[in-house]
Amino acid sequence: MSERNKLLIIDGNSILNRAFYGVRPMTTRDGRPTNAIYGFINMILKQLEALSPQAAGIAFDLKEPTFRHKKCDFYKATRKGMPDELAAQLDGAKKAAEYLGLHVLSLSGYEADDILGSAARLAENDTANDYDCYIMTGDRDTFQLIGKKAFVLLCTNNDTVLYDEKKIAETYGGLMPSQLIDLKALMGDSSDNIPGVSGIGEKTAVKLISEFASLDGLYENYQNSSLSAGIKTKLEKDKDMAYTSRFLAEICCDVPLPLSFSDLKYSGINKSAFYELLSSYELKSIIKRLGLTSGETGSVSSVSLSLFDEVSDNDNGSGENEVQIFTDFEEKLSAPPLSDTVSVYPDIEENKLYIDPDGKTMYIIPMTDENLRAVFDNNALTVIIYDSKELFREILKRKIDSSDICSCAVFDVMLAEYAVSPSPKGNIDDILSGRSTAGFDISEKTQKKLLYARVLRELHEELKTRIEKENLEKICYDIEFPLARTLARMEHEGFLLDCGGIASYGETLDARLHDRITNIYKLSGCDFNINSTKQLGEVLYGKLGLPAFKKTKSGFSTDAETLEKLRPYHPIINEILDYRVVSKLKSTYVEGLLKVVDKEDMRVHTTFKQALTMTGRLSSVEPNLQNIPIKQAEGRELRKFFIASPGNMLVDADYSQIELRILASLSQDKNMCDAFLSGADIHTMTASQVFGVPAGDVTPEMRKSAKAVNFGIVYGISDFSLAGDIGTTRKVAAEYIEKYFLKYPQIREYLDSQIDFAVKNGYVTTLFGRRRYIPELSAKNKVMQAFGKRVAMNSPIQGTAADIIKLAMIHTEKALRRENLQAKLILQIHDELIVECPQNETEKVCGILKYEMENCTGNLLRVPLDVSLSYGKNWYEAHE
DNA sequence: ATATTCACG
DNA sequence: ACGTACGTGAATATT
Repeated sequence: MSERNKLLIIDGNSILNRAFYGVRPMTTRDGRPTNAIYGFINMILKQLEALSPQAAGIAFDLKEPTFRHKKCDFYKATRKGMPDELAAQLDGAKKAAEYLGLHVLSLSGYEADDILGSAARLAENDTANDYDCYIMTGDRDTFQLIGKKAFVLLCTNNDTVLYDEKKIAETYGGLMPSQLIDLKALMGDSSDNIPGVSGIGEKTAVKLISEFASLDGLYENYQNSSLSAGIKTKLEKDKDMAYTSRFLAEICCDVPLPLSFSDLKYSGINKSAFYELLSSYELKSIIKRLGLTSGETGSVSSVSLSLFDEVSDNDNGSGENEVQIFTDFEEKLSAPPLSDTVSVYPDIEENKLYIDPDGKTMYIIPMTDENLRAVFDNNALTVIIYDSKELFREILKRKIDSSDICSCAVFDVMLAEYAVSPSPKGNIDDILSGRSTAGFDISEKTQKKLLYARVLRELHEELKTRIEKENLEKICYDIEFPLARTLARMEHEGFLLDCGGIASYGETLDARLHDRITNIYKLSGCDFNINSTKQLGEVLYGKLGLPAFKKTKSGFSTDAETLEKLRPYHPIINEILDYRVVSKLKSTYVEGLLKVVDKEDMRVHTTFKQALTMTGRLSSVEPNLQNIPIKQAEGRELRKFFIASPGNMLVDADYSQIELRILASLSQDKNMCDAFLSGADIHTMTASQVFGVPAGDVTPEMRKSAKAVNFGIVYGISDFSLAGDIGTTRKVAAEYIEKYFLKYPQIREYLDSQIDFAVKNGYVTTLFGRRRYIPELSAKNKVMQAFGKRVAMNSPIQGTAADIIKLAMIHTEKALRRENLQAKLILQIHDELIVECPQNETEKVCGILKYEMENCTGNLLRVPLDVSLSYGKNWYEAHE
């Protein structure tokens, strides 16, 4: 078996740029910056080691204009020159590349990309030498060069991903690499200032190119196609620009440069020269890593061995036996004996289950429906797993069992880790990286996964004892573990969207957006990017000379609150504020949602992050369904497109003032508890207490202020912020707070007690024992300390509310099944649950939601919980 | 990658 | 004297 020949060709400027922004600043003792060179060398060494190429080159851009600039004056016109610290490292990087053994290439009138393209073309054509070309770069422009024998190694800061034709098809909706040129012709590229067709983004562009195959195909046929009138108009208007953009986007693959496989032959590092260079930049760690010394001459043709020198310090040889054990397993792939506790690492990509049944042996079995059932539908078994929700979703997708997901007990290591120390979890490698992996060669994929299963087993033991010791049983066993099943079902179910409705709503937004843009350009007297806060600031505070009230780190603030103050000064402000509202709706919601609907069922399937927030709340991503607009009438319209499927109904259940009720209960404040027990309106009651008037005499303004105070208390109030919130002076705000605490004295005592507890113990807890550690309290910085105090006051409240609704979700789902209803829980928004059900189940579902949500805490609280219900055919109607 | 802005509870 | 509510995610521009 002979390995194929390889040519490594590197995009020098791109890699250097990545290195510069990715590596923290470093300098030599006399102050010369070296971070980019350092990162640059490390990245290249890594690829040289991984590939062992027979030929290698590196291409750099020159400063002179290229044939693209000559044809188009706006090409890369918005590009800034490189920062001085980077420019100062350019020559050093080129030298380093040379001494690394790379052939350094540049050509006047062409860009580095064109040289890469020509090298790739060479690989495709040079049948005599028959080699593969690997393009190493940090940007995606070169994807168009990918072919049967040309690949892209895309380097981001942490890792490198190989792109071939298959990967491109997966990433770009089935397109071939060469079609990416036409794609860019339509969608443009802001970083190169390639305009494309205005109003067409990636989504539409992919659709058009896959439908019409090419830009030419599109322009020949679009008039008679079924495309919307809006898109046709846009295409017609910018036809010339589309073709100009295509010209700019296409990489030239036949530069006039003598390139051949033998010319680029790689013959290793020039040791002595490289040593001198590294010394002059004081990059000792690289010298050490390569084992270079001052006296050496000649070259190293392979860097693979020496690269592991640093790691080998940790390897005291003790791990070798275990590595051998692992390699044995792959051979005996029978079904494992299922003892009472097994740890499992499911690899959904490869369709395999890695199982450790006893801490001694390990098995890899195919993830068939049968095997899944054998392991997970086994009520005698406890399964240790990391991120059980993902596996539950996979089982639901396969429709293995319609009634229940599985009968085994589950110990989810991710959730247990989160309960024990609530900082973001989700990547199993993070857990592994903290473990003793010395001696394991985890670069082998299979061994790594076997190691996961083994480590999960060990972690289970540790976590079990910590859970007991820290009283986290309720959080883990009663809340988080069972909740993972419920969340998996909710994600699987999804929320039905009226995509046509959203799209036409988007078009009305487009028209309005166009109007605003025209007016803004007219009123300011110039065209600029309104989305750029920097450019907007220059126009408002520079050109138009408006008063600047607020600063940000890097300039003057242009947020809505600031602009609001500027409204009387200039008519442009109105337009900008409206532009902001509309463009937010268009890009985040209209385009954002359409981007993620599942074309199979027209539903959006969010992913709930169950191990992320510091307080115990869930978060929702791709899409985030927890921030769909409601406060403003215009945005609220969007909720009309979140619909029940035909014959179904949406039922929406909200806790009213759950956080204040929790505060009342935890503090046992007599007055506030009485208020809730009597069923009165809490904000009116507070207003009456704070302003000293009978409840009947409370004005709407008084109630509004009282409401703000109530909210503020929950957040760990300050007079300054309260004043800002309700628009009064700091002094008046301070008086409100003072009066508030006079009327609700136990609340002050309670909040203070939480701070004391946190200072003493380093953490606070919720009603159910969930912890949040607060290291900020021991910080020297006073601002940090103040933040820590607010966290100590807020987290038990927000966290208890999170615990309660989680419990309610588990109970609600159980009740819906018990009653044999088809109703499905589909969404949670912190204090709100949404169920979709057949219309005839509506009444029963309302009853279940109200009962389970109000009673899930048993007698743990001193005040009642109150849930308000409503229902409708869409979310707008269902949320009164 | 970080900053700014703005959507939600 | 100083900076200010708690908890999130997405889009966009800039470094």
